[in-house]
Amino acid sequence: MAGKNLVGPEADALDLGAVFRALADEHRRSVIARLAADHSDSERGCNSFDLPISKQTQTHHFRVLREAGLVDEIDYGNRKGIRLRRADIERRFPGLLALLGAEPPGGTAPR
Amino acid sequence: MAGKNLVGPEADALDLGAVFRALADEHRRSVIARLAADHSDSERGCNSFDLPISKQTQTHHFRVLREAGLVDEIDYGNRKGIRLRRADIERRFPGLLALLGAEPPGGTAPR
DNA sequence: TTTCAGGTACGATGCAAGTCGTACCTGAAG
DNA sequence: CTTCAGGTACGACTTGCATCGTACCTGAAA
Repeated sequence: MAGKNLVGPEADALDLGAVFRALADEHRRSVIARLAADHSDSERGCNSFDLPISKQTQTHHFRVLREAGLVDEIDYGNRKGIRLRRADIERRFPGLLALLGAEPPGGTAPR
Repeated sequence: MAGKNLVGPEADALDLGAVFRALADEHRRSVIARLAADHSDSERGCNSFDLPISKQTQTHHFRVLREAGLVDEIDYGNRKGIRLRRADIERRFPGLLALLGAEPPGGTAPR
């Protein structure tokens, strides 16, 4: 019931390469951009992003985001929530999240 | 003798996805980090970075950096120079270059 | 002109990554 | 218990990408 918090890297261990690799994908970047735009930093359901990809692929992307240290994932068994690790990101890479707002809302048109 | 300036995207056309993809690679990130650390922004020889990779691969990486809009490449025929597009980058993605300094000098150990 | 070092072009290779199909698990609601 | 939707595990496929080998180009210097 409580939900298990899946493990990610410590705040000090955030790797810029992994972060850039995670944010290089349009889908993952749009997720982080939307989380960053909501300053309440509340937990959010994993299927509330309307990503135009299959469930399995979404699982993959959320895992990459967690392993890069950008989000916490909370596992409730039959559903899952994620929360932006804003404080950790801002401490280690100040200004990074603000950059995501420099993109048009819909993101760059896919090739 | 003058050197031809190879083409890259306009300042307004810088794409965050392409930039993140370019900076996801350790070698390219180390090049940009070193350029960003030198505030004189002078032109620099392409083989002054001591990258532990072949000539052909270096050609590839510098092309990626240019196509992402991060550097200008000046072709002199039998040698080449690059220059950081600091103003364009700062205008479009303020604070991005500062993030590269948040990494230890040697960068993360290569896999 | 010949030599030479820096750079490019093209192709091949190996590996990482995005995507999905099938099967299965999990907890909540009937 | 049964049903059902959200999520995962595993595997396959495809694409992208970092890397290098071979061959060639370019300009400077001997």
